[in-house]
Amino acid sequence: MSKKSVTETGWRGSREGWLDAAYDALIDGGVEAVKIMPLANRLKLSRTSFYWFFKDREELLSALADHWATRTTEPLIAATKAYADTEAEAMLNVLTCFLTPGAFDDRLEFAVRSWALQDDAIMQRLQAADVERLDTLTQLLMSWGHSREDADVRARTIYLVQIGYISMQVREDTATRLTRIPGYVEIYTGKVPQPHEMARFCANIGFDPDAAG
Amino acid sequence: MSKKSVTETGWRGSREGWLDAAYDALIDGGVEAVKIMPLANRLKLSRTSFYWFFKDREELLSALADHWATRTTEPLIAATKAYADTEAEAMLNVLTCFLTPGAFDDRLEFAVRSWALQDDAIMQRLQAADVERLDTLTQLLMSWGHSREDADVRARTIYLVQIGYISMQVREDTATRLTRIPGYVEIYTGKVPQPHEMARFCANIGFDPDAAG
DNA sequence: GGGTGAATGTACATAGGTGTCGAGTAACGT
DNA sequence: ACGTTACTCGACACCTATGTACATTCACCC
Repeated sequence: MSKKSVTETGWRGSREGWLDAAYDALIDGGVEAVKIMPLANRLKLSRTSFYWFFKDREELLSALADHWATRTTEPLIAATKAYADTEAEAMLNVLTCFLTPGAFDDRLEFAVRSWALQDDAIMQRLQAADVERLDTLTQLLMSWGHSREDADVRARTIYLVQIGYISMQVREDTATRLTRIPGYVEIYTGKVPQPHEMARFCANIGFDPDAAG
Repeated sequence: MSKKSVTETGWRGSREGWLDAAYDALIDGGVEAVKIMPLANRLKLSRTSFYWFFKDREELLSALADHWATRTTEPLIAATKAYADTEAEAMLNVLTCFLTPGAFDDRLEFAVRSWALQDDAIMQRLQAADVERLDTLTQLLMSWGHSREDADVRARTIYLVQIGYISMQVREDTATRLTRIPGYVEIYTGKVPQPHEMARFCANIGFDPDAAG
C-alpha cells in the first residue's frame, strides 16, 4: 500500500492501484469515502474498469479489512515478542511499534474502528483483535512478574491509552511525544526507563535527540 | 433525546421527534446513517415533512453536533468541579461521570469522533473539546499537588484510557468494570481509594455491590 | 362548525452511486 | 504481424438520496 506495485506492467490500472487508492480514501475519509466512482476519477480511469479486478465493492472492502490486520495486529504481536533485557525495555519495544511510522498503522486502525459502527462483520473482527492484543500485552506483563490482576489493569491502560491516542487523531511531532514516553513507561510498569534504554528507543524509532530542539 | 417531547401536541411529527430519530441513527450507524429518507420511514412520516422543521440536512447535523457538546464536555467539566475530600475521591467523581449512563454520553462521543473523519468542521470542534477536557483534568490534578508535567501525563492517561474505552465500544456490565476501578485510580493518582470512598462511588453510580455476584 | 395556520403528502427535478453488457483497444508471446 | 489475452470504456438500467413547489389535511380556537 502507498507504494508502487512491484510487477510493473504496461497497463494503467491494476488490482494494487485500486487497492492503494481505496486505502488512501479509507484512512482519510472513512469507509463512506471508498466509492468506486470517485476512485476512478482519482485514478483517471473509467469506473467500470474496476470490475475487471474486483467482483464488486464488497470484495474491495474485504481486501482492505485483510490489509488492516497485517498492518496493525501483526506488528503489535511481533513487538511484544521482541527481545528485551528489562521490563522497561520490553515496554519501549511496544511503544516503538506504536510510534514508528510503518509499524502499527494508526490511521487505518481508526478508520476501521469507525467502519465497525456501520458494519457488524467488521465489528466482529475488531473485537476479536482487541481481545488478542490485550491478551498478548497481559502475557508480556505477567512474564515480567506482574500478577494476573495487575497485568490485566496495566495491559488495558497501555492499550486503551494507545487506542485513545489514535482516536484523538492528533499528529504530534516525535519530539513532543517523546518527552512523555518516560512518564508513560513509569505509569505502565512502575519502573523508570534508564538513559541507555531511552537512547536505544530513540535509535529504534529513527529519532536523533541531539538533532532536534 | 431518547425521551418523549415534553410539549405533547396532536401532531405526529416534531422537531424533537426528528432529532431523536437522528440521534438514534447517529449513535448506532454513524453520520452516514443520518439520512432523511430512512428517518422518515422509521417515523412513518413522509420524508418531505422534515423540511418543515429543518432547513436541510445540514441544519439537522448541526443540531446533533450541539447536542454532543452538552452531553459530553459539559458533564465532564462539571464532574471535575464536584466536591471531594481527597484526591482519590476527586478521581472517582470523574470516573462516575464516565460510568453513569446519562452523564457522559460515550456512544455519541464515538459517533462524533468517527464523523470528524469526514467533516473538517466537526474535527475542529472535536479537537477544541479535547484540549478543553485535558486542561480541566490537568488543573484538577495540579490542585491536588501534582507538578505541571506529572499532571499532564496523568491527565492524558485518564482521558486517553476513557477515549480508548469508548473507541473499543465494549459494553461491559457495571460489576466487571467496577473491579478494575481501584486499579485505575491507583495508576492515575498514585493513591489507593479507601473502602468508604469506593462505597460512596458505588452509591453515586447507583450500583449495589451486595446485590450483584 | 368554520377559518387559519401548522403539519403532511404527492409529484417533479436533479444528482451520484452501483453493477452489467458488449464493443473496442492496448500489450504481449510467438 | 498477428492473434490472443488483458484491460478499458460508453451506454444502459436501476436505486437511493436530496430539495422544491404546490396541494391537501388535520388540529385547534373562536
